[in-house]
Amino acid sequence: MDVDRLTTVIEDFNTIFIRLPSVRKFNFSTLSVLHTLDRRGPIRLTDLLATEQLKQPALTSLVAKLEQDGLLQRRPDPTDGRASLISLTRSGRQIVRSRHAHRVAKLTRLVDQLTPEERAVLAGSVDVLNRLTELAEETP
Amino acid sequence: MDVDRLTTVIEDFNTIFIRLPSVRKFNFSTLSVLHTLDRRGPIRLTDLLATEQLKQPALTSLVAKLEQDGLLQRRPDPTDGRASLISLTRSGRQIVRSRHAHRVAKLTRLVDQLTPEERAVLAGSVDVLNRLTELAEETP
DNA sequence: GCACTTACATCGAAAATTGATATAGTCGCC
DNA sequence: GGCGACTATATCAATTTTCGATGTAAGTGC
Repeated sequence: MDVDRLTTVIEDFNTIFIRLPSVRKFNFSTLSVLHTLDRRGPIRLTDLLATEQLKQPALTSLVAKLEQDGLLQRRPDPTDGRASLISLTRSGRQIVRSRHAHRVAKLTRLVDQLTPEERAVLAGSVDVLNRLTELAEETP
Repeated sequence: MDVDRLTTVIEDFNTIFIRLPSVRKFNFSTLSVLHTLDRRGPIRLTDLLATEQLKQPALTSLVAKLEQDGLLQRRPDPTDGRASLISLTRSGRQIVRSRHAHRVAKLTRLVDQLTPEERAVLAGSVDVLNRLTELAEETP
């Protein structure tokens, strides 16, 4: 099992997977925040901070801007008066879904060109890839 | 073959694959430029522009800064007096390699926790993933 | 050798990000 | 039930990044 080569292949695959012909121009920080909110549901700013590569003031101002733009909403945390819970609005979720849909379309076009055997291999790897992600979340 | 789920799994995997505990603080644009230069060798600014999500003036100033910092070098293009060929210096390549090494180490720690069967599936998928990347480069 | 295009640079303004610091709520303890 | 330490988020000024508009100089076609 050549992990070095696996790493290289994923790195290279990502250069085509991540970049999308984007309708609206969001920077990387914004897209990452929207994605995290979509997965992690209502979350406090501090917890969101842990997954994003931003300092707290930058995240505060980004969240404020996205709230202005109606992509997310903040509700007071009922269990902690200092905090608020941030979650996507319908419109924010729409953006994440739309980007996802574009990726699915792009990937479908590629997968269609694979042989049936290759497709089977790829399909079989989905659970393993998912397992890797789970392990990463558990592993310190 | 559920491409939708494949897409989701890769998106989620990437949240742990991309982010690294970085020694030096480079932003996403910088890392992307360094990575592209490492793969695509000496390249003109305009061609580099195609893969990066920046406008030309931003890339010009980023390249100028990275040249100052000794991470890349510019040599005149012998075949075109207007252009110059940009390539990584040893020091620039060092950064890309170091980040790659961190990913390999991180991924190794995860792969070690898989069963032999899971590892075999993953190893088998490397070529297919690579094929997908090639197809993406060919596909318009 | 003259218009036209292409490759890159320059410049001022707008946006994003940061470090330092402030504010305000919470918790443990007596 | 109030004091001190801690935590969550906000604010502010300075820096960095990015952009749009435009310039310059080298190549290209006729």
